[in-house]
Amino acid sequence: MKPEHINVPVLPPNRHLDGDCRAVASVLSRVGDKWSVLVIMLLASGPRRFNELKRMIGGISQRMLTLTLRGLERDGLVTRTVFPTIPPRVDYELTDLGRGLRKPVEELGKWASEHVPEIESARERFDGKNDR
Amino acid sequence: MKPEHINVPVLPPNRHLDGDCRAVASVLSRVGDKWSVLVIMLLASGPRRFNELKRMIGGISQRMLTLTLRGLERDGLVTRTVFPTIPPRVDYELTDLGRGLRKPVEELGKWASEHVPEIESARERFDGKNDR
DNA sequence: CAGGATCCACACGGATACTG
DNA sequence: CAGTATCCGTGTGGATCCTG
Repeated sequence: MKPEHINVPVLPPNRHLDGDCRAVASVLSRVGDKWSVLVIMLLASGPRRFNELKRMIGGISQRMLTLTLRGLERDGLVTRTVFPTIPPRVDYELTDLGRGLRKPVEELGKWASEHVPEIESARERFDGKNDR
Repeated sequence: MKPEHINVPVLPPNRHLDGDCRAVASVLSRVGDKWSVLVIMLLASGPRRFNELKRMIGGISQRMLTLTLRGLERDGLVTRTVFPTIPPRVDYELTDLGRGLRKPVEELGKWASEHVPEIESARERFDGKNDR
């Protein structure tokens, strides 16, 4: 019953690379999927309900939101709390582990937003040279 | 002729999220693919040749190495220098932009290697609960 | 040596319909 | 409301063969 979407690619054994590289790759493939970071950053401001997240993200299907949240929950980054009310209510919240991840992700985000222009112009130069 | 592998998912317009989130997502999907980080970290120690990288990584096909390097080159993170000798020789090297990315990636890597045990035990707990 | 070209499998992700 | 189930297209990545 393992969610389909959580398979962190297990790299083949390779003594040329130390374990750290694999750890990085593993975390990045969790965090680097299409939605996880957005969810993490949205949960940074406090617990959220399912449809609340769905509305905030806007472009996500409930299937993908479910899978993303399951993946994060499985990795211990997010908790899922069910209130047995009618209608049902489920809160998602970052764990301490998840909150710890926030900082390095934001670092990367800072770097990203500072360098998007450079990257985009690099892309245009590259594409201009290669399909014309 | 754009490489197939560089399509950063363009999220649908959404005024609930600021541009930073998208930038993060964009960079993460570049850096979060299966091989980019490993290549970046290997290039951190200096320029490398194609097959040298291939050997160091070990589990990668030349197809994927090519696509990964093209993607990084397209984004201006890596330079590709061809020496017109026989046999041919091509060096890949981080650009200043690429070297700048090294730091935040290593931050994330540090976080990763520090927390793999927690994550893995969280996974085991989760899987234990759900398929039994 | 450094790739380009092809073929193929499967994982990822979207849309829709249904449920407790 | 918060999901689950199903169907289905596409993207991602591996293997193999070929070339300047």
